[in-house]
Amino acid sequence: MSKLPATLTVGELSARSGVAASALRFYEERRLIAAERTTGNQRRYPRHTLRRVAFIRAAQRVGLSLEEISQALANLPENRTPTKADWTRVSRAWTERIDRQIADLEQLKRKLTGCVGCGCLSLRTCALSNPDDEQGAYGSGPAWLPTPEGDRRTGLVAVAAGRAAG
Amino acid sequence: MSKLPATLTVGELSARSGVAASALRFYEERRLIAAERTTGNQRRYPRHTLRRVAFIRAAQRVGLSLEEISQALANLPENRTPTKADWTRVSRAWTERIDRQIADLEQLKRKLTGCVGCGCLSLRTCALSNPDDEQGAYGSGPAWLPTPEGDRRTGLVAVAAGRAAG
DNA sequence: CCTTGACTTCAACCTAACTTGAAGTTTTAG
DNA sequence: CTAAAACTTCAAGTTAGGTTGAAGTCAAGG
Repeated sequence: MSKLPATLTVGELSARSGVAASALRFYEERRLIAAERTTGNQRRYPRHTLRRVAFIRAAQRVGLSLEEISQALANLPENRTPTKADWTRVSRAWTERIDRQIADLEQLKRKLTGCVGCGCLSLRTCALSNPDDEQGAYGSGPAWLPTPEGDRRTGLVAVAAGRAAG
Repeated sequence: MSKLPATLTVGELSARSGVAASALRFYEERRLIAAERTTGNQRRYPRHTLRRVAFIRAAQRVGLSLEEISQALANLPENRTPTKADWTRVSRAWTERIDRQIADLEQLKRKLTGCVGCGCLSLRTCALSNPDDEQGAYGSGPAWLPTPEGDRRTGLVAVAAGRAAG
């Protein structure tokens, strides 16, 4: 007589994870999670999906895209619960990533202080207004973030604060 | 006999600032910069626009949205070159902002370490997968960044790394 | 004067990560 | 059995910060 149902409906998973049902469907579409179906075609999530969703949200907070999270999940064991070793490995990578972000911000701060000293803010000369020291010609594409972290060449990270004014 | 032309064409401004002409037009549309027009309707930017563009790019690196930059620019003197005092004031605000971002990242890191210790990653219980400790019900809207900085209530910042794979 | 390169506007597209809504189906409580 | 709540799919919209392209106009050199 298990009190825990073997599977969860979207609504239940949503309620327990704090993630909107629409987002869960979106994750499924992107193959980050999967569900069985009832005869009536409704989703039933195995319970370990809860942990998987937690992983996704945590990874997002560290700054990973869903694409990257997808790959990270692929590196974790498919069906068994991740061991402490698995988790340690992942967390080391995440910590490094966070450290890189912090380092970048601190560099930016130093530049900012420097620019106050020199009172500059002149283009090309000023370190602050120049992403890396090379200007222009990012290549094409949307370039929708001001500073490309791009490939992990230099590792300057762009920080975007969302939801301007409610 | 001034060697410096009084105004710049878009092409010139683009070349000297490293910002694409299309972006400059976009900034103009958003009223971050302005241009006079020739009789033939072509843009001619006053030279101080160079500095203004530098300011915009620098502010973006600090993580301000164009909306916020617009307000910051409104706080700066309209037509005179900003004094060192102006610049110091701005830079202090920016530094604080960067510091907040760093603090947030460090908190995230601590949580990450903590989660390794406890091996958890359980929803709601795990600090890492929960943005602030309150879950769900962000309100409506696109919510396209996982963690809302929202109004400056708590100040948790979402870091987004762009341009997944070139 | 004429060609070429630089410029103009405007609309449509791009990314990421979702949300919203319409129209219809399933489950479940009573 | 029925009504309501919960679910289904699918298309279209949202945000920010631009880019791309078409179709046409301006400016400068020869």
